[in-house]
Amino acid sequence: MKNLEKNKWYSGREKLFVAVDCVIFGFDKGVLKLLVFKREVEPLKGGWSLIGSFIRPEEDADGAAKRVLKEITGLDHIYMEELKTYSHVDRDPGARCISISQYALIKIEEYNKELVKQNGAFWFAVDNLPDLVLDHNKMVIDALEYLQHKVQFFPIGFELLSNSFTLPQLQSLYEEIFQKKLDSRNFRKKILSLDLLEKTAAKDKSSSKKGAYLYKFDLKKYNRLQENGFNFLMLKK
Amino acid sequence: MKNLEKNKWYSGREKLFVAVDCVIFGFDKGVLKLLVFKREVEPLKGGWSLIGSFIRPEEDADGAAKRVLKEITGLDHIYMEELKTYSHVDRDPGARCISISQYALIKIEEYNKELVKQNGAFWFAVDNLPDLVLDHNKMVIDALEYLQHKVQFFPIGFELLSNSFTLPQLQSLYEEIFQKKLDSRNFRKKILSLDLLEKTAAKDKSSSKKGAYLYKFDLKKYNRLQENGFNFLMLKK
DNA sequence: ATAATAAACGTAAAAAATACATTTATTATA
DNA sequence: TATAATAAATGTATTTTTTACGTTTATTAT
Repeated sequence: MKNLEKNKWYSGREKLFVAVDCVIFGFDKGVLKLLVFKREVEPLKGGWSLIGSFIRPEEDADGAAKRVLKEITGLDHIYMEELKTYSHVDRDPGARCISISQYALIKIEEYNKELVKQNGAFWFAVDNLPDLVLDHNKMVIDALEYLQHKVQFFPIGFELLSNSFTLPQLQSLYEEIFQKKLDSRNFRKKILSLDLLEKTAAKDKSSSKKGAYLYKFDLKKYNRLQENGFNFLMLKK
Repeated sequence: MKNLEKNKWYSGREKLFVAVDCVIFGFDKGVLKLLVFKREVEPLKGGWSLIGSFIRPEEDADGAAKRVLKEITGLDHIYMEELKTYSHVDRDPGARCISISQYALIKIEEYNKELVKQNGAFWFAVDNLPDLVLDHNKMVIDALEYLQHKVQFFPIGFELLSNSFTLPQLQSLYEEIFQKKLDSRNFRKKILSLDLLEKTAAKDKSSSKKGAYLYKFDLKKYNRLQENGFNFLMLKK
């Protein structure tokens, strides 16, 4: 509290960068993927990297992340949450730089493929990621761990699926996140008992002759449940 | 990704501060308390404030928080976790300043009372806090919400108690955090079934004639449980 | 010896999680 | 047009966990 003058260091004579880095998840036909790109600036130019940016004067961390997401995917209104900061003194060999990681869940069929290409970005399966620059691999590991936890208590899995989806699709999403097979009878029972989903008359026949009914996430019901303090627990089996 | 030159702004010509602010919880005879102090620098000098500091060149966010905690309480090895960043452009009228909040759980009988006094710090009951400067009240609200969630899945409540504690004390801690009375029979059953506590032969007679047995948190057992993927769920009643 | 006080304890009922197998709707093809 | 193939949809019995609830016990002060 006392020696504030010591901190004059940060008053402009030295360089301190603050950035955001986005861990962008997508779910593509049963596979959890991550959007990464080829870094365009030194140091480590050409290395695989998360998508990030320095925070600009006129924006906060959230704003910076939204801007980056928009620039790279063309999407607004993405589900996004701050994860944590990475501030090791020498995490970046180029400069003292603190990074705030954010994870984002996007509906993979909605992003702008042209933009992604233009930006040199690619989707990699999460369990087949290349080495990333700096501490970005650690960011991904942390994000995955957090996602696994979060998804058990909050219905955010839907953010990775189209507006309507089948129960088998939803189940395969959880199986992918948890890296674990689930029993379809118990899964359906549990998920439907939460009274969050609305069954539609339409069927998706892309993966079976019989076709599977499409469901929609019912935000109103969800909000009602939240008010009463609600746990979105997942099954053990 | 492109217009990186726009970010030259942060290369030293303008001022950007990065700080940590600590939400320090203590548990004092059934009451959850927070350590706050009188701000010593402009702007808002004299206002009640969380305890914080700018991050110094040679330390990361975690290091800064540990340093602050040490300065103010005299304690090392405090349970501490980063919460989130507060980066609104005009959150601080004095300068552009991003703050990383950390919450800390301390054993309230262990802190250095002399130091705390010297630093102008005081303990307030969480439900009777004064208005704090900047967005510090929001930080406290966020920290409390997080604590409520966290404490249901991780055995961190112990960090707020002495090394040995009675079950009634532990129960009252959870009751205070959840703002909710719990049934002592169910509480004991649940907490003991987790096989995390070690009963000692000693009794604490400070609050009853009969006295209550003292227990200790068994870290080894806890670690064993963690490996097998374990949920520290709390009761509904 | 008695009263007062908080600690400790057990059990029955209800709810939730788990394990497990068959039927159904549809399309392709024989 | 009957049959085979395929994934979707469904039910139930068992086990585990959670919940509700009242009495006994150890100790101190009177």
